[in-house]
Amino acid sequence: MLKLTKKADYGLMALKYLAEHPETPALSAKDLADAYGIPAQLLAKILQRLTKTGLLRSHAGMNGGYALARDARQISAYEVILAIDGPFFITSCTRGAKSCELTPSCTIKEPLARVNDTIAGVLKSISIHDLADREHSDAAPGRERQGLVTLTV
Amino acid sequence: MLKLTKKADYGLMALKYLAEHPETPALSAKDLADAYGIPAQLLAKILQRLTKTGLLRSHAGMNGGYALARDARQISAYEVILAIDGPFFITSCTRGAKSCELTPSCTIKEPLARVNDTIAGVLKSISIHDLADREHSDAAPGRERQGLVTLTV
DNA sequence: CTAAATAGGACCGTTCAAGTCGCATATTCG
DNA sequence: CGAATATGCGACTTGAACGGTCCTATTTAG
Repeated sequence: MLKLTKKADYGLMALKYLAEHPETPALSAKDLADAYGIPAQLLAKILQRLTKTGLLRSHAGMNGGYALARDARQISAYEVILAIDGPFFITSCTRGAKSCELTPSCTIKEPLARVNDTIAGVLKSISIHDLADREHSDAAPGRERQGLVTLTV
Repeated sequence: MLKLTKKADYGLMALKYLAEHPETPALSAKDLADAYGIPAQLLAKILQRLTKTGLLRSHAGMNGGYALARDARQISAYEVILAIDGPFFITSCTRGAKSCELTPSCTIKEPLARVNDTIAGVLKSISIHDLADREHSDAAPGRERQGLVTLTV
């Protein structure tokens, strides 16, 4: 079905929320979970993962919690998804594996690998800041609503 | 993980194979399955589905089998995937559903819906013919290897 | 010390992809 | 006609992965 896992969704939502509240020093997993009605324990583990991969900074103890490790503009949706779901490939037989188990057969992979790269490219070019920024979601008032990205496949 | 199902892969492979053998009036599910080492019964059901959605023409009985219902150039990867896997959406909370169960919360969906549209756009612009045609896979000899698509997100 | 956090392992239930089996129907050929 | 070859279709099994919970250990502010 070509969809993101809920965990990745949750992770993106949490980072977006953090990006929208830069004033607070740190938000706990519970705070973030409550903000979106997400199971707290589940989100906690997601946040822990994001911390291990260096996208978040954590602080234990009272008044602890999580904060973005970098500027929201410097964190791409790609990184988040990768950290949570692991590497994704659109085709079963990836370009990584020398070749398909289905011997030379799968000549389909090359064209689809390009699609894969495209998707990755799009996700890499979208930052957490873009998610938080309303300018992109709703049509921008003054300036022309231009695309975030333009790419060639 | 954002990946295609094997069924969709199989379907694409089968269509590609058919596109590469336009001389034969029809190829049976078994023929196609053997060509790629795919479980025949499984491929059969996939082909049946593609037939129901009008991408293939089928013919029962001896010397029967499947053939492309249209020119390979007129069948997009998108149609194939849609027929096999059903509509896909990158986010759990799609734009289709009025709104997230997670109430207004999921403001993430709009930007990601755009990513979703991008992917759909790429897949729509890739035809079975493109998959079969080596020109696209390996760098084209004479002409510049240009992209299949250019789009803006 | 205690309450609020993170950190992380073990575990479980449900769903879904992948594949199999069996049977009905159509069609060609000897 | 009748056998062989196909499609068409539904039911079933199995295995993995996702989503989620629980429990425990550790850190840390007040």
